[in-house]
Amino acid sequence: MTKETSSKTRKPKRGQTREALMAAALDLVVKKAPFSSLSLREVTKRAGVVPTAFYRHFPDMSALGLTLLDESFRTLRQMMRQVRQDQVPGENMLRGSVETYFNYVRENRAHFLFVAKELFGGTPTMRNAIRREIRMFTNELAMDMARFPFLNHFSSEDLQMMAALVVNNVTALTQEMLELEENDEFGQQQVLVAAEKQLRLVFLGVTQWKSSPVTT
Amino acid sequence: MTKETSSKTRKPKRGQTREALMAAALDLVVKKAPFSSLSLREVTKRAGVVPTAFYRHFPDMSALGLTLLDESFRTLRQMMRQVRQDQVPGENMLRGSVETYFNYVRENRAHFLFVAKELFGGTPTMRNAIRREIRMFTNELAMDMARFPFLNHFSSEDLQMMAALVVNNVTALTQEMLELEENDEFGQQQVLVAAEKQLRLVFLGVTQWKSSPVTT
DNA sequence: TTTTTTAGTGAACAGGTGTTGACAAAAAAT
DNA sequence: ATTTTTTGTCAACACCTGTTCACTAAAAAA
Repeated sequence: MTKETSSKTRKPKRGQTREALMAAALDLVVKKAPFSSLSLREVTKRAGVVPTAFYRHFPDMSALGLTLLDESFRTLRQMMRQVRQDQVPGENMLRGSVETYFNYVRENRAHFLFVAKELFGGTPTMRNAIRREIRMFTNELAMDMARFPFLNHFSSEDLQMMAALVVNNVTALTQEMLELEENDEFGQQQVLVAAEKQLRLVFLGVTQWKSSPVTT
Repeated sequence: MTKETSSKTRKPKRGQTREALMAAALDLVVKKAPFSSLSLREVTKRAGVVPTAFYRHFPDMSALGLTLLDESFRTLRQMMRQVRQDQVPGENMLRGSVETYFNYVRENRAHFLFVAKELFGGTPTMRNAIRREIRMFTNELAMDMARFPFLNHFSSEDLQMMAALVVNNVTALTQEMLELEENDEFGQQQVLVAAEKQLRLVFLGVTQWKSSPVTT
């Protein structure tokens, strides 16, 4: 054979470059800057490839961003589904859900940080994608609530409002948790306890709620 | 008359350049990108001065950012103070406060957008400054609440938790409002109504709340 | 008035940016 | 074994970035 398999290994990389790019971007978001201010060259450098290799996998940075967003939400949705079906509507249902959720946040810190930063800092396209996803969660929660006997007499608007209230708070608490150092177990525990209390208070409010007739 | 205000004006600018720079940056944040991805040259261009003029007023971009942040919170604090002293603790106190607050948000859209984007997208310095400010609001609210007869039997921790709940939601609703078009009066009205309902529900919860003995 | 301080300009730098095009090795298809 | 497709490299481009320096008009101080 005329040519030997060159030993200097100029291009032995496999199809894993795409994932390397995504991992590099996520990494930079976590420890450096919001996604919108990452440069293509920066990402490729960290991924260990030459800048032009980027175009073999994504047309531009914003495409990478959307892919990352998709990845983040796919795993999140799958967790939510599991939380919901593991649920035995018992006494400490709330505590269990809260714990499961926040454990998941801790285990997927990078993805949550990415989403949190893009929620306001990102491009309109990205912001809309995220908001749509959150709205979906709110709707699902409202439907779940409607299945409980002591809740199903509420109008769907009221249920929607209550679900939004819960989601708003969980979102805020998630952001609070993300601001803590990764190893600050005490702080994280505190957030968890606060979350449980706040949600319990909300549900107390729900039990007292009386839908008011149409107001302007 | 020595000289009339020359019309060719090579350098007749007054001390208003500093403000022009701040206004330019704020403007760019509103209609283009998060502050962290603005360039110094971009800002000076919009302000109508040459890049190097920037250094006559700020050492770098991050200093401009902090000044902008300061400005945002100064006016916000002043409004909060006014809301609190205008308050006659009556029936529709809640509604009044909510309306005043959201009107203020509408009138200071740019500043709120700036803060919202920096809350997660900004540098650590900026994020900390914002969080400190929010924590301060929460504390003040907790103290205000402590003055009400039907609330002053709660532990300060419980009050803090309740105040945090309120602040979390108002923050989330503010962000929701900021996502709407500036002229979407209907949408804004909807957010306002939702805000009022959610807060009313929270206060219902508060009236039912019983501080649980120390749990782990 | 004269002097000093403030606040603008313009040219130039070293370096980072996205994107192109031509090329070649490896992997897959034939 | 041969061809084709995929996936990497390298060189080059035109542009934008932050920052420096020397220069000067205007405003303030003397």
